[in-house]
Amino acid sequence: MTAELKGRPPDGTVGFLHVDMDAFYAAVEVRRRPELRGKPVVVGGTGNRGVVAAASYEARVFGIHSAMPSVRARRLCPHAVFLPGDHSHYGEVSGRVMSTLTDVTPLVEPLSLDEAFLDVRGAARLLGTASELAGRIRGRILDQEQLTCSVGVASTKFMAKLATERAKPRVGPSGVVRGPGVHVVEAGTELDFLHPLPVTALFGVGPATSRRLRRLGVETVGDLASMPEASLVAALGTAAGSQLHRLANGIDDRPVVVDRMPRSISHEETFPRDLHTASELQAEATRLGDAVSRRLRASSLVARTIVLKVRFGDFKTITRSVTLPDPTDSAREVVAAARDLLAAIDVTPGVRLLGVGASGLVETSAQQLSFTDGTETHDAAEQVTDQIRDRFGASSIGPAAAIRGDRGLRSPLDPDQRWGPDAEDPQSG
DNA sequence: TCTGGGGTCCTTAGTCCA
DNA sequence: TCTGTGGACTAAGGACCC
Repeated sequence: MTAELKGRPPDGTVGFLHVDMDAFYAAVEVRRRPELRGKPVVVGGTGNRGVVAAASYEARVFGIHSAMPSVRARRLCPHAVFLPGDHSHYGEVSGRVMSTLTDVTPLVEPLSLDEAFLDVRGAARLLGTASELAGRIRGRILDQEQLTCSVGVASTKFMAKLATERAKPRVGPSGVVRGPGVHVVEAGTELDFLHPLPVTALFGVGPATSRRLRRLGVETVGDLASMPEASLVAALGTAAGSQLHRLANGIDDRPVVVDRMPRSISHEETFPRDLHTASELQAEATRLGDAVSRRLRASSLVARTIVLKVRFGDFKTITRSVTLPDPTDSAREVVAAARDLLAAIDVTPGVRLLGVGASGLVETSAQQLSFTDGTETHDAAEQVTDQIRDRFGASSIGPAAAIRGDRGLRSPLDPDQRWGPDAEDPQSG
């Protein structure tokens, strides 16, 4: 069941926390291998086509940051320790951290494996002020996991998230500088805190939006706040324009939402070399579609729409989708839809990345029963397949059509690739 | 120079239908 | 019967986040 539980919108009380683990994946790896402490550690990007998933602060001193192409990271710091990601392990650690947070309040909204919002206005009345709770949370996570985190405290979610940046360790000219760990934006000081920041600090302002804003003469959040909302809407569209206008003026009435239902589930993979033949790609589509359907069943969800994503060698990316007459979690149907979509695309220029996704999700219990399709035998077979995988691992069994002559059933395209559909415990949210 | 993987949300355009 | 309109839905792509 994924019934949503929502906190109240902000009421001006400084009662929202944003908890962010410091260099999470890298820190988890260092904890596993203490001999790495103090060294530049980079997680992800072990292949030639990868990017950095996380970098320790010692690696950041060399200019390495997440999302940087691994080739470049290796050039910047050849002696750094490059490690493949171990997503299932990070997921376990994250689960324990989240459970520590829910000991403080049930109103916890995980944003990713290493970040969460908390609404502690109720808890603060019983257990201490929000900033005292922030300090206690840091101490408890350090005790239990030997990992550090930074916490922002404010009267709204987005202000708390900005505050976290002030709490974090920094890289200075002489190396890593420890941060304060907790930063509080006191009530009434929000705009003083907010307005000097660059517009790119705001959630939703990336390279494209900041370029457009710069053309309007907007550099800081304060510049943005002084613009009429209508001008922003004209420049950026209705949703983005009015949202940014509100954020720039410190207005954010989004509550903390617990147990958000996922909107889509997908798997995609960049191949170590471009694939040019339909048969190789059909096998990959089968494998990815099978993995997506497996996750649908594991989450008790069915999907109405199947999406195929293709990135060509020149990085041009297209998506093709189909909406099914009835929502499904069947591997047979997901794979068939993906293969049909792929068959209509000319892949001879060479395909760099292939992805299969499912959207338009509804809970299985809410699915209308179909009396016409006679898929019971397939469904039973898929349930048995899931049980075998639960017991013997994700690669122990799979559709025959996913076998590519050169690689067998499992297709570890990058020998270091341990994320993605073949991982033992795909990310759940 | 080289650009992962898993997501969310928004915009635009086309189609269908009342 | 024809035309216009607006909403719902679908498809594709873009921007952004971690």
